[in-house]
Amino acid sequence: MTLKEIAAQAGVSTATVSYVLNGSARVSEETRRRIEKIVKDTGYRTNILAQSLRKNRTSLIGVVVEDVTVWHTAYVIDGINALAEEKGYHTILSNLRLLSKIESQFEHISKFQRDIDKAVDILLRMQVDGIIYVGMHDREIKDVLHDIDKPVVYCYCYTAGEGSSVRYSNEKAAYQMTKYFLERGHKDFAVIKGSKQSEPTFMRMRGIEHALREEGISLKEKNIIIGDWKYKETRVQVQEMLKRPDCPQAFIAMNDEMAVAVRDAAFEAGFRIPEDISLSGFDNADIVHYGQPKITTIDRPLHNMGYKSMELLVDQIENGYDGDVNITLPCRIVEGTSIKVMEEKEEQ
Amino acid sequence: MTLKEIAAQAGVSTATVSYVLNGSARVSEETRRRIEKIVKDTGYRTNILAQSLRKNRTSLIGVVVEDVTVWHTAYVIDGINALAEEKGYHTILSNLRLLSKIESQFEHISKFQRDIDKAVDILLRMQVDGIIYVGMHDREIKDVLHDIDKPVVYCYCYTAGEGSSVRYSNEKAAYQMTKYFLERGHKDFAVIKGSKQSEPTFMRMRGIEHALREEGISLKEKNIIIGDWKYKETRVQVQEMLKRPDCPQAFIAMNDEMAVAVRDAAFEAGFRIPEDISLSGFDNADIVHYGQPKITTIDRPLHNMGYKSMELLVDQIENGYDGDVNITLPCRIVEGTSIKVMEEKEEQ
DNA sequence: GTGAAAGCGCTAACAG
DNA sequence: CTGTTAGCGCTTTCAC
Repeated sequence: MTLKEIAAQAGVSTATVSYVLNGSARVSEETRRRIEKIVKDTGYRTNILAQSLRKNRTSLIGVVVEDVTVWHTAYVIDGINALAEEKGYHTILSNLRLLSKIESQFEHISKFQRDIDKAVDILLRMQVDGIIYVGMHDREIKDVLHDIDKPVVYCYCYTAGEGSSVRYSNEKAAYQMTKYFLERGHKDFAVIKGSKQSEPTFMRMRGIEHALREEGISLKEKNIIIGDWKYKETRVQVQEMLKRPDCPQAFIAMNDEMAVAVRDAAFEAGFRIPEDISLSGFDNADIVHYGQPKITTIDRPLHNMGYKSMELLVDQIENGYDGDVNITLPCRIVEGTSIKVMEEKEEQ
Repeated sequence: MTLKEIAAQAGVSTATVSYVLNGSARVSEETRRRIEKIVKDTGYRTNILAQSLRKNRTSLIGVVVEDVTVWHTAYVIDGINALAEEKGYHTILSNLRLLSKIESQFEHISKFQRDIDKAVDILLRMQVDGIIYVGMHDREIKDVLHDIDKPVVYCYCYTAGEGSSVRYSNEKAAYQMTKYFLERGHKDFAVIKGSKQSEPTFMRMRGIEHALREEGISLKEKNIIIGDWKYKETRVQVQEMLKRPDCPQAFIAMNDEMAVAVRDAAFEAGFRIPEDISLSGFDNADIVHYGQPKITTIDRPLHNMGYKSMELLVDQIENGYDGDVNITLPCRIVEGTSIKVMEEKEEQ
């Protein structure tokens, strides 16, 4: 069923049908009724392809994700969808599937960039109105998206060059968490870092050190463990640390998986949490919701990051480019019961 | 840059350009070269909208998901994408976001069906070649997709009426797991069920009972706990059960969250796993990978379900409808160290 | 109020 | 081998 056929059945021109469908011109009550009835009866559906071709506007947004199976991605997509629904946009998802690809072959950048180019090329051929690029790690991306004359927003990553972006602040979040410990009287810290090269590791470390410096506390080198984001590596090293007579008392882990490892190692060694050892995680992953005690952690604004990204993009599509906008959203501490309130604090 | 402009620059007709772009007709080596050079130099990109409009075929697949944030969804999407990439299709994602919607308002079916209809309507307007519907719970769906003259495949759910579907077998998986216990000499079972009305609960129970019946073992009513899929409910009830003198020894939990609850309750009560109590989970969720001992669980073929769904759909798109196909994929036991091998078994 | 007609960018007979 | 031409389904001036 096409608009033309509707017109024929109603005995009017295609223009008239188009007018009533879009309300783009005055049509007599009578003909409008007649046309609307036919539209309803026949179950006619506009061909958006034809419409978009003619209007040179698709209301389609290309969403390039580095990997859907990295769990934060789904929440970001959800946020994107939420605003898309409100604004009448639709998303076409391009999943680079980098997680499995990178594992199986080590040409990190080269093949990688090809995939991105190809994905973007196809989206552009589909005439998307704009593109959102969702990273799998929070990091700087050396302009992966080039020669695109459409609005682009980076989410869960950012670029040194051009392009708007939406992210959260690793540094601030870590600072916040460390403050949380300090306010409760903690002084003797251990930090479980992620992998050495990673940007989040670096930025979170900065936040921690910043907060400690403000209180005149310095972090001892031997109290820093590189857990590489993983359970096993962390557990083994923490076991060793707990044997030391000068073992620290407040553990800041840079993700929840490592925090759980600390908890397990502590129990194994006969320490109680939070009585003997205090502990925090990062990410608000599922795992912190099980086991005792609940680990205090950081919740990243995933949904909102997607939402804001889409907001930026839509604004640029509808109102034109007006300079890059870089948004950093705040994180939130999710309180568990893994951090003790020290008596000494009150006495000071 | 349009095909017409390319033609003008090359001094040929649009037809010729189209021929070289699609290889749809013989073109002299010389003009081909000339055209290809211009295409490359100008960075020309086909307008897929126009192309699809003309060909009446988009290579676009509509993927309707009940909720992206339900974690299995991402893996199913990943599987869909994998085949899509191979076959040259693209997916447009429609996220119903049912999880949050259902929680905030209780008009379960009514508003719900409206959302689906709207989502499908839009996909159809976009001229997708077919639709995959991805459920958030494995269950029967009372034909939510009607009046669609395009191929449809249900994934992670199925319909009593028409429509192809791809799922896994709850019953077989539970049977398999129970067999696994039996083969290791276990006889005294407890079952932690999911919520009462749920179909997976029902089917998994059938699988368990089937396996037990084969060995002439009957499950005592008082050894069945309704954990409602949740940690807390389960933990409390298991604590009670463990106090009984006739407390069972092999615990089959219908999901991993409840299995973790059993583990925690057991440790708390001074039982060792697997020495005193054996335990299995279901779903292969992240959480089973932490803590000790690793819980033996069931891995669902999520990626493959997406992949197969797409395979069915593409087949129907390219070769026409040839009856509904309903595929049930097998699950896989992921061995942890939570199930003891009983001595008695050897003696028998 | 309504219609005729041009055209969005592309493909595919059909001719030559 | 290459060009002419007629649309795919829709919107939108510009007339009347």
